Amino acid sequence: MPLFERKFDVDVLRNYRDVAVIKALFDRWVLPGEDAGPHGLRVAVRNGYLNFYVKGQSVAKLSIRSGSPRFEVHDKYVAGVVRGHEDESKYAQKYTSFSLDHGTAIPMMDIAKWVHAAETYAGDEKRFVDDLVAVTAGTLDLEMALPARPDARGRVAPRMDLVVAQGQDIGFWEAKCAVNGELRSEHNKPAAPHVVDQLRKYVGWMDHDGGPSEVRSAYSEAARTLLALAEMFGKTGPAIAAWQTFADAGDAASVILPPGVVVGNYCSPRADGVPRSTEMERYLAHANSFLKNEHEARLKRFGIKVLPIDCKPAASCLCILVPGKIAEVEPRP
DNA sequence: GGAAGATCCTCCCCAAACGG
DNA sequence: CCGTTTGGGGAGGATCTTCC
Repeated sequence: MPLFERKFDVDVLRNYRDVAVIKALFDRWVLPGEDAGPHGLRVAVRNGYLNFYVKGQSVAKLSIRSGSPRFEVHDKYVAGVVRGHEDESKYAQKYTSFSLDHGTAIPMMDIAKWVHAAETYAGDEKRFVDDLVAVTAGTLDLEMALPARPDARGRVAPRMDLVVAQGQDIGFWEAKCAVNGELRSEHNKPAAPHVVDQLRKYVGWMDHDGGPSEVRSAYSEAARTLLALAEMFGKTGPAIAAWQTFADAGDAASVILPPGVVVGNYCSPRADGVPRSTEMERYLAHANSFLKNEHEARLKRFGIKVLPIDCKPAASCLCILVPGKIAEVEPRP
């Protein structure tokens, strides 16, 4: 059995496509390549379940258990507790399950309440990722987590923010906000910025026999699943062609490494509409010092593609990644 | 013994404190 | 002002427990 898989039982879900809560959830689904607005959802295929995100924040997981759909939702969202509410900590790390068993009453589920509550917990980086998805029709996955290899110590799940079909191939992007210190380290010291180590873990995981081919076939299956779901719920848009091109490529697809780093030099608005001018000034200052203090130059010297984004993109902005290597030792000018 | 549930652990993001 | 450190919580795979 492969370590890394992407799959979901679409055929069982088909029997429930007209159930109100299922419809309500998928009504909010907005395919990559289109703006999701304040409360539109993205769908990611995981290993046996789907995850729904609003602005990159997980709203609900949908799995098939004993032949029926089952939701798992954070208690905060079920209760409609928004960020900053005094009861917030009471709900930490707690989840509720809802089953749509045959013959039993459909439990009370207020999807709008879940989504509105979850939106308030989305951080700036997750919002930035959703802005990228809105202009990247080939998006295959968000928050991709790699399973531990059997020989690895500890329970590890390193993550990459975006998985993108670029034509026939798969590219990976790590998104970071300009204010994130992981993009930086003092340029006259040997220690590389943390993000370099993060990318190295990814490349290291892939650098095993079967790694890239497992990832390729997992995402072929994810693309087929997304296409089937899109058809089932009547979704159209540029993602369909992008997914189809990738799915049709099959074994011809390549896994492109290393991942690129996309830097958000702005902060995306929240649904509450509160202006974020003080944060924006902070972002601007960091964007400037990122260049002035050679942090960008350092990442490039390591062989990493760095793509700064200065404001919410209106059109496709992620470039085609090409194969490369991360330098073991930073080449100094 | 296998599947489902519950809990654990690590990675990652974020904000605030800290120190040069 | 700039970069590092620290601690909390979400996400999700890993692992242990329960149950049939």
